[in-house]
Amino acid sequence: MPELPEVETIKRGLQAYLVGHRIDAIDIRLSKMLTGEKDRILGAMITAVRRLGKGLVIDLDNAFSIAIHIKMTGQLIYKGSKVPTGIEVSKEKVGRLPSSHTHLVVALDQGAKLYYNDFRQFGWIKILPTEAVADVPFFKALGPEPLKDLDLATFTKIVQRSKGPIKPLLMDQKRIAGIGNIYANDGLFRAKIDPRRKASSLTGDEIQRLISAIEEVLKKGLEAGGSSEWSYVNALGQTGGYQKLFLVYGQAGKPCIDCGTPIEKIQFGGRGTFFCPHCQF
DNA sequence: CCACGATCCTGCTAGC
DNA sequence: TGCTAGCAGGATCGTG
Repeated sequence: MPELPEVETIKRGLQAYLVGHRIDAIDIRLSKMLTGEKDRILGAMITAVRRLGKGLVIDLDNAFSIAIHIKMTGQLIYKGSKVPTGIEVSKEKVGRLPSSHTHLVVALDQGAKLYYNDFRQFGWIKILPTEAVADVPFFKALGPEPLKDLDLATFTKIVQRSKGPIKPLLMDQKRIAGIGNIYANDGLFRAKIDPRRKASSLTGDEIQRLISAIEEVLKKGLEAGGSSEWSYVNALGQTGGYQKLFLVYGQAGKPCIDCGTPIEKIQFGGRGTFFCPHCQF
């Protein structure tokens, strides 16, 4: 499930390869994925790629933008002459392009293409004026960005104001942007906090540990180029490596890396929740 | 207003 | 072996 590190990795790739390209044509293969008029962006040049939480925005030179949320299984893959030689898309995660899961193909100049794949079809793509991007409900409601504008004072306020448990709070995009199930689980483990703890019961020391732990796991995820446990690949179709570094996510029954106690998996807040029953309390 | 469940979707897997 | 039920889950919508 793409979260901040995965989407940021995609963003950096798209920024490097898409900027300067002109949009020549758009092939919509599954119409429900896209809203807005595709004609508005034909002939426009890509000027920037931004990430807002787990969302992406491709800005154009005609005051229009393409806003994208890849949700669980979306992939954005660039193919073109800018790709360094020897780099190939993952056969396992992507395969031949376009595939039966390719819902949008953007034809760029110089024969380059941008493919949108999404086998679960949960994602969305919106064509809209750049100035309207901030009013998209998902973007408008986003909380502060970790690694950017989430300082200890802000985080403390968010945690202490909350009535519910800490893990769903971390995953609530309205309160903190970009964190999903993987990095919430691993961050809570790193901070040695039980995911079921009432957020407002955390001590100042625990809040401090938690923000540091979240920053640490997000940075580790970024360094590893994201986690490809599921269908995530970067903008060139390559897998990431953080799935090899999971602390507790997906590790049910395996020994805790700190104490050896088997990692437990429970359903909590409607999500698979992994923790060490000995280290986290 | 908040908490919680259902919903969207399909590939994989556990279990009979 | 072959089928199916269940699971994975981000964000949104509806219900209590």
